Amino acid sequence: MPELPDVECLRRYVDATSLHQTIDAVAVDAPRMLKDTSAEKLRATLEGKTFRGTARHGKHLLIDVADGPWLMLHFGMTGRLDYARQEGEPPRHTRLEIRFAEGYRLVGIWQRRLGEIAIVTDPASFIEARGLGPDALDLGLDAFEQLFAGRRGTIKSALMDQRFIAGLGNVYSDEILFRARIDAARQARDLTDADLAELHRALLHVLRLAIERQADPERLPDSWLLPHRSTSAHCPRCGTRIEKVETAGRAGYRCPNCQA
DNA sequence: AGTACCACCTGACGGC
DNA sequence: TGCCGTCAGGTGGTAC
Repeated sequence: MPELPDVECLRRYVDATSLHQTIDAVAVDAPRMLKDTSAEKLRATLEGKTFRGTARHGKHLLIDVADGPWLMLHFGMTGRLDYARQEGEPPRHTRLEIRFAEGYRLVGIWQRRLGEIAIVTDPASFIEARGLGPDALDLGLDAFEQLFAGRRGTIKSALMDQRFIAGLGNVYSDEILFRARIDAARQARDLTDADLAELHRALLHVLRLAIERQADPERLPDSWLLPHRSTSAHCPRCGTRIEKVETAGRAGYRCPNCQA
């Protein structure tokens, strides 16, 4: 699930639970998820240190190691975190376990091993090296419009391109387009200033509200597309049957009546 | 430059 | 019950 709102919630979770405790053990059970590092290097980097803060850019969570580099986590399609006392077995699919001296542990759980664990120097150099676009929540309307000048391809592929804007995936890009009443298949270059303004408003509204509701699908308004992502569902605005549209092998959903 | 497709992983679900 | 294809909210590489 992890798109920007989910990762922002995970960031706040780490802030609320895992700062300022001495790390006394680190275990990794997914060598392929380690990017440019090794389990050994990760242990050497973290053990004996503390986390002192967090940052997020798009779907990437960055954790500041006091007197050290940053730990970067990417959650792929199924990643999440869990903080609890060290007792019993960690949850199924735990791939990363960080034990704190005070008796608690923070674990990373990835059912599928699609995700990433890395050590990076700092957020700015990481963003630069990855070529990530600006974080979706950092874009003012002017910057948003600037970004679209000369952009080719469909609006949906632009929204989902992490080098263009960081943070949106399949579900939230559909949600934003639904709110703005814009068809995902439209060419980005054909959007008018009014379309872009509407899209920008929808983007901020959807992301902010999703974060406020802890990115929990159960708590999102029924007026959103998200609870109706199925071809047996109907548009919460006009009742038209929701349509499934394949784009680049991904299943998108839209209301064929509302979105033009 | 954009798009299509495959690969990377694992599990759930529906059809036969 | 069991096997099999399909699908799931991500990303990167490659081939047009």
